[in-house]
Amino acid sequence: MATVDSSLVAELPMFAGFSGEELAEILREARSSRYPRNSEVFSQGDDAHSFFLLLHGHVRASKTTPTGEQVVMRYVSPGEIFGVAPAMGLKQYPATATAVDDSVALVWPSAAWPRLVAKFPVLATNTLQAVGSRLQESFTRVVEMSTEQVEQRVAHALVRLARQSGRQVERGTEIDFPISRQDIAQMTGTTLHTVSRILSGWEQAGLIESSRQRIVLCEPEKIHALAEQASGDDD
Amino acid sequence: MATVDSSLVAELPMFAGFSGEELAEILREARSSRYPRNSEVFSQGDDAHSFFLLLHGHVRASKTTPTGEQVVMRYVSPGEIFGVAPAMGLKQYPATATAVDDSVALVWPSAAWPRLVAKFPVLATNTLQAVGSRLQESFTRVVEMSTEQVEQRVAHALVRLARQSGRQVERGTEIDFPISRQDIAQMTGTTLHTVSRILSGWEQAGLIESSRQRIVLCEPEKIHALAEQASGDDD
DNA sequence: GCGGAAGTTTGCGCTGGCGCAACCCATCCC
DNA sequence: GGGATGGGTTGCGCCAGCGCAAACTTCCGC
Repeated sequence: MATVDSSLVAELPMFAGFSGEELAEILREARSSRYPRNSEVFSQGDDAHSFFLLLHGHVRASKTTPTGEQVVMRYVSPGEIFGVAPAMGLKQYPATATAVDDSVALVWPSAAWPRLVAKFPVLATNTLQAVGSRLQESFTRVVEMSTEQVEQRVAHALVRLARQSGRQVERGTEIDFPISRQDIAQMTGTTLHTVSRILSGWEQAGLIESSRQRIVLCEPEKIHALAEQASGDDD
Repeated sequence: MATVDSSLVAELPMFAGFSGEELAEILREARSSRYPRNSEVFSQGDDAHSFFLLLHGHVRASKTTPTGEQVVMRYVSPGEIFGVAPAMGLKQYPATATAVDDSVALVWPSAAWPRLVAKFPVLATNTLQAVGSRLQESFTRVVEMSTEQVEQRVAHALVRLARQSGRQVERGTEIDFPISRQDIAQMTGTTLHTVSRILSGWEQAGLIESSRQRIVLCEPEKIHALAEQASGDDD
């Protein structure tokens, strides 16, 4: 079934250094699967039966604490791998993956991983780089949570979302999938109330425009400035 | 040079699945180097010329923000690799590594990495697992910073340090390297003042015993209980 | 078109823990 | 032994942002 447009997939950093032939062999082991909006791809604690490559849509990875709070770890964009627990030697998924938009992903059974890596060692190297850059992102997040105030963190989150999944629209850059105040709160370690207040403020200042689960950055540079250092820089 | 006691090194998860012969070949490319207490192994932003395996001592990895604040990312224990930026495709070190104790490490030049991986692909797989588990730790930290109060985070940090580098002493479990209030503050996203207050409180309650850069956990279970859920659970 | 559910906004009071400042104590070095 | 340096402790005032509560809006299913 995975007669996927391998032309597109071939461009991904994940598959850098593979011939068309090799790529085809790898893709042959995958099937592609649809995930309607708000459906779960997998759930934290599930047996890690598969790993994924997102083709269309957006997937949110979030962790639930023992006390039931949710924390959003990242949003996956098309072209990225996710659910790579098997490659890292984990037996269960450490987070829950939810499609926030109608999504399509390539799905490999976990059992395929050792086989593929044995045959194509560079796959491990590429995955290592992907995981490495995710580690850097996570470190950045720890640093932000340790040293920045809430407003600054929210600014950082929006800048990142816009860069990763921004779409140019009439009035600026729109975040290309439905995202609630609650989601942003769970990305920045605050409450939806505080996020709402902050966004209201920015909207009044003309920095953004927002409605239900939708945010447009009208003045990306100003948001960026807010992210870079809290006080002192507004004109 | 590195006629290191390969018997010891051979036990490490990093080198799982290697024959003595192969291991020797890998070790032959490394030299071992001493780092006296408080010396820097490498500095954030430095050209990533080498990667390391810690043999003795303890190394602190920390990041400095543009505004000059420091955040401690992790403490490296003997047997762990660190400074693996080259393997993740980074040109510069993303953090500063400081020996907090007199330390000894194996040092490979970055140039050796592609060569070694080409010859021993399983090296990439093992590194992927090491980096993967570090990613999990980092995620855990983000979750903690998002959902827990300071006291709980400090408790978590101590529990982790004790597990990772605890040494049994007369009165309990001692953290096996010099660590200041400031360090703990930079691990948990708070100030040394608040850490000092918390530790004072615990000391009065008999949970710990501490002095200059030294902490002994006398009642590990109680600290653990504090870490797991803030209010309601003490016997 | 009419509920109802889900997301958002806003007001208000309270508090965890930060910032500042002063002081104490141990270690090290001359 | 005396000064200096680098931790550590503690008191006090303040405020960012949380928690709670209530109202509003948009969307959706029936």
